[in-house]
Amino acid sequence: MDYNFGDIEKKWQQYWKENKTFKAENISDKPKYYVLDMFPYPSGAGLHVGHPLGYIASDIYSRYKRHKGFNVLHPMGYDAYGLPAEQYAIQTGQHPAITTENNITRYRQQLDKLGFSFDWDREVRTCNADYYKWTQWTFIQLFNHYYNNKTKKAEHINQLIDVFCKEGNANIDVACDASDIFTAEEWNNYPEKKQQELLMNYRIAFLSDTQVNWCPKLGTVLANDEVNGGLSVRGGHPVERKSMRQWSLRITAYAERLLEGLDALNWSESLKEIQKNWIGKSVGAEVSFHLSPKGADDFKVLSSGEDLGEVLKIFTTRPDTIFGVSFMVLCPEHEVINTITTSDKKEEVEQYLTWAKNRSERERQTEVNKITGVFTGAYAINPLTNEEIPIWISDYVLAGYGTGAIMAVPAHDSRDFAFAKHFNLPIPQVILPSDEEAGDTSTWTESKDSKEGTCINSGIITGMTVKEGIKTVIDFVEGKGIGKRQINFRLRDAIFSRQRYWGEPFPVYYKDGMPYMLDESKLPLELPEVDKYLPTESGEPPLARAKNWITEEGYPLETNTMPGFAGSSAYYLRYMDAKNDKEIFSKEANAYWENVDLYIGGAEHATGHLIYARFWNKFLFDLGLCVKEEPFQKLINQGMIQGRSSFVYRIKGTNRFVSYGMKNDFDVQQLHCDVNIVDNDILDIDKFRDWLPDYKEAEFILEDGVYVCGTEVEKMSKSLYNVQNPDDIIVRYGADTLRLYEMFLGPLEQSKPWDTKGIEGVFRFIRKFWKLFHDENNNLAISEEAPTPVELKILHKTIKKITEDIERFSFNTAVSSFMICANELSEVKCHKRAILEPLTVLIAPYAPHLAEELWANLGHNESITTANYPICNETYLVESNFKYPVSFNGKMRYTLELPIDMSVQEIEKAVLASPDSQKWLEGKTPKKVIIVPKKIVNIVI
RNA sequence: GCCCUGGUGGUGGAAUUGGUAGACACGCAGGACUUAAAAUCCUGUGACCAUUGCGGUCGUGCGGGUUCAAGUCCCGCCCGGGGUACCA
Repeated sequence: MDYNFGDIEKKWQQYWKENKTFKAENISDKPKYYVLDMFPYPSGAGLHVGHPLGYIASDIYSRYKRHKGFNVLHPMGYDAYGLPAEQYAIQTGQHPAITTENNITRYRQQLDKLGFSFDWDREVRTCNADYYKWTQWTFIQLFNHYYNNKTKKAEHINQLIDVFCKEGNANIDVACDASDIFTAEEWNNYPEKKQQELLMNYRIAFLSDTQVNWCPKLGTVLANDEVNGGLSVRGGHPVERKSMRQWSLRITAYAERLLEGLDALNWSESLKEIQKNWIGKSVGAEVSFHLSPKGADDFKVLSSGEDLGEVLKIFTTRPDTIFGVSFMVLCPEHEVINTITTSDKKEEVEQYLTWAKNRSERERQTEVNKITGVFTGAYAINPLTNEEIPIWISDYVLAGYGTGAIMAVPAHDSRDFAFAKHFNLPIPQVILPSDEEAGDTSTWTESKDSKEGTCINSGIITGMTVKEGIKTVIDFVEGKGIGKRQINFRLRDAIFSRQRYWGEPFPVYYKDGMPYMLDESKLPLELPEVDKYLPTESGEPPLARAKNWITEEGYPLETNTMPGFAGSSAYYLRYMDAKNDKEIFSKEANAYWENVDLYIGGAEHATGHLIYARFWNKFLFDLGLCVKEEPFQKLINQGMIQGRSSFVYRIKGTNRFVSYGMKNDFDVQQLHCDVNIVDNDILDIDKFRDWLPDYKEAEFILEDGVYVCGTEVEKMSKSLYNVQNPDDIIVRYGADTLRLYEMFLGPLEQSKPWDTKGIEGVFRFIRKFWKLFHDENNNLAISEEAPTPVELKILHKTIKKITEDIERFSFNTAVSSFMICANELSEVKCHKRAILEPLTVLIAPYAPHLAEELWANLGHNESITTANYPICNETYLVESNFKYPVSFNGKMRYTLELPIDMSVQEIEKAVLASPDSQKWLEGKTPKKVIIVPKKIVNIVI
């Protein structure tokens, strides 16, 4: 073999390892550049060809930046806690630490074979105590801080306690759960337990009874981003709502900053959009509706004169539609229901509540069209019309958002409309779009969600625009003290407890039922051994099985563990100073590396990791620990590499398989077939017979002497037999070819099916490149001759193009440009050092092993990594002529080569004088001649 | 439903600011070398018409528009991919 990639790649991987070629120093005169790949979870299946796509891109960019004189931080590590290892432990009894270790070893081998330039000295693993010590430490800080809305940052809880001691909580503006007002005197007289309970309403990490997503199958609680459509994202198991005492993080305190911060980030619009929607800011008003005595035979609240429940608060984004309110709706969980329901409706309401409660979350979400509800018998008074409106209950109103109660405006809200239609409630129109006339709403088939228009039938705001109406109504209710401007977010606080074994233990113990933090000196609190990885018989999490799971003083330790995002929310900061055992990272290291300049990973983390990490970073920023408020300045989402499945067609009830082209002539069953025994859609019949015992005796009906398989693009997955793993490709073509090919497939951000069809072309190119340095007998043959202008032009044109392409992350076109360059140099038979040496540096980020080998062969003793990136000299690119495309009425007809410095007048003369033009003009005089120098000529006839 | 994306040859894709559509690669066809094959090299390859040569017509999901000029900009649709879903 002319180009022996096997030996070459092994040799240089060894060299990089021994020489720590890619070690990044924390002290440097060079400018820094931080390139990060999203934290991988080391799964048992190892890497498939889809995983390295982003790693290759980030590696190319890292190597490029090193050539450009940057001190590059390019680390790698493992998000090692996770469900699969624990599920495996439950099934087999093998400790998840062993499974994880094995998986990591396999991952590392695969990564090494790809020739990545990681600084492995900085590797972190979330399950290592020296790493999770700092996860626990951060949790303690989260517990010890609250969020001050006035200063817009996290502050130490002691500052809040000071305020409570001096003036109580009447005048504070802080992020908290609803809590009663108390005076300084009351506070000072509360017993410690009561004080701790109250403080829990303010801490950023807090314990509370919340409605959680409980997944019985996984035996744990899940965060909102881990649930989709009522099913767990991992495993697809049903999830139900349940009230449980859990740790949460008050991420909602940061909602506004998480939203605002997006603007300055260099992320794709779609990703920002996903985060914006997830945060879900709504601006509107909270308005109080008084209850009416109407219909209340034994109306408790009013008859007893109690204050409680006398008003119902609603949240609306459209206060201008308040004159169109014809009823109110409460969520089934609303606390006032018992109080207001009239005796004649009691039974009906209770029936409904029982039904709603037993309805699964999945049913509720999938049966959106099913309209259900019940009338309470009670009425409220519209504060602007003084009309009495019925109060209903329905589960289309959610307990977790706003106040759990709405004013229904059926004419202008689709859900209210459907509800009103179903229960035959009035539908008054109050907004009129500018080009319409008021209609009879009883003939409407859907609501008009008029976001613009004029208010009609609307008392004091009749005739106003929507915008004016909103402002006027808010001012009115604020003036009367029955409402206020209000902003709501869809974002929920992040539930932080998991009833699992394989996660970070909380640094928490309980005294008198109240949680306390361990002293920092006691960290890390190491994960204990357990006899089984299952919950206890009484339903407690696995850690409750651990012996002596108590503090030195004998207090019980927390038995929940932290969720996956705990360990991955600050790993990028830890890389800056991964071995520091005194602090999470040093101020100096953080001041130098600041934040991630380029982050590459999948878009599936948009509502999980990427929000949590931003929140976590902002918190550490508030504490003055890190210098940048945002963790990831630029982010690229690499597209997914899908699998391309192969199919065989078995004639039903037989063991005969019919080729793709004839399958319609038989009654066949389509079966997945391992893509690794199919080449160019042609099945290797012998391998197929050996593949599964069932197929040992298989017979085939061929077309043109071969068995052709059908194909389909699907997710790459073991169960679909379409997984391509990088190791096989590397054995066959080498890592450099794989690297180039993955880039050549298409734009980084685009999803595409994996198909090895084109890999031969890339392999040919690499060998062609190699041959530029060698003669027919594979001996090194470098000429020291001076390059010709043609050769210089090829080189500098390529330098320019490759540099432009890499700067805009267009790796696929860069590979094409290398191919063009190699083709052109082969054509002129160029073997000159002056051309090939810069070219080797240029290709080094893409095909590093090849480049190192050629670089050494060119006589260099140091790694090519230290070489400067070549710079384009434009003087070699100057042309004397330009070949003008000449168009007639916009249609290109012929080209004409003219001197580049020719004036517009001269060009026109030359073009019109050309015989080709005479032919197209057919004797007519052109109406107009458009000439864009060095671009185009267009003649309008 | 709403939001974000994308739609270009047989295939992956290129065209960066409105200026020669289809670079580069695969595949396919033909040829050279070879006893043969592999490898390598050369030629052709959007469709249709014409073919003796010159050529011509159409063509970037569909229908309109702006412009000397539109894959690119504007308006209205269709289809695929992703996100989200009673968020008031």
